[in-house]
Amino acid sequence: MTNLKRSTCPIANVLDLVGDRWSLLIVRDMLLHNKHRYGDFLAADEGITTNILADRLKRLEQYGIIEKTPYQHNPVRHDYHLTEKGRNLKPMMMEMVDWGLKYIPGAGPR
Amino acid sequence: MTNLKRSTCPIANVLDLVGDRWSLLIVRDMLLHNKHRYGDFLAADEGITTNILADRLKRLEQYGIIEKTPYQHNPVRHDYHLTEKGRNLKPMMMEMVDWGLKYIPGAGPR
DNA sequence: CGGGATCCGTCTTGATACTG
DNA sequence: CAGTATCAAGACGGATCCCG
Repeated sequence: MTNLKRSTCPIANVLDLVGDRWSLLIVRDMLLHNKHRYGDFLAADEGITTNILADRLKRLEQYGIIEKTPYQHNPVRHDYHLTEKGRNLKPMMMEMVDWGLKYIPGAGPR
Repeated sequence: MTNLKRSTCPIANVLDLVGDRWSLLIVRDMLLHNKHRYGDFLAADEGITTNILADRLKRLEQYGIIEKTPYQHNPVRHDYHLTEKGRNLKPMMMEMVDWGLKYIPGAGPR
């Protein structure tokens, strides 16, 4: 995954930020499943591994899609929350849900 | 990119099909730019390479998102078109455009 | 000549072990 | 339990080759 802008096309730009197999699943967990902690994301059905999760959280934060706030010190622990930018991914994700439910056999709630 | 279903979550399922940096750009070219031939896709701004393009066309066809029809024989040449399944990705892609235009500086038409 | 396959170096992914 | 280090396996990207 690159950080460079490939073009000025907004679709390409969006794919540069979240066009991988994991980022939007983390957003989904925060947006639809009220999950906000590292262990919550690790426990999702898809089984993301720790190195990928840590990397994606870092990237999403850099992109301004999520932000972290400490809820405990020594050792420090964070809650991860969507920013407004992140929350506004919801319409796009709901269209993904609609399309998936309609066209992918076996896709379904929970 | 894997072919396996990671879960029954429709968002994860969609990402399994088109959650990479190139597939949706090919769909975009067909859907919004009236491009239907191999060379058209190669000429897009983002500069996809031939091996990736050939692979993605194959996958999108397997997934029933596009289909190819010959427009010439000896040597055989194809037009690539979206199926109904592929065309119905439009609402999702329009949401991507809206979000990209709103939140990614420098994103813009053409 | 244009579609697309192949080869190869590099970067990314994903599993697992490890650290605080 | 959150996050890092390590390393093998695979995907990517570039160049070139092949075939009609």
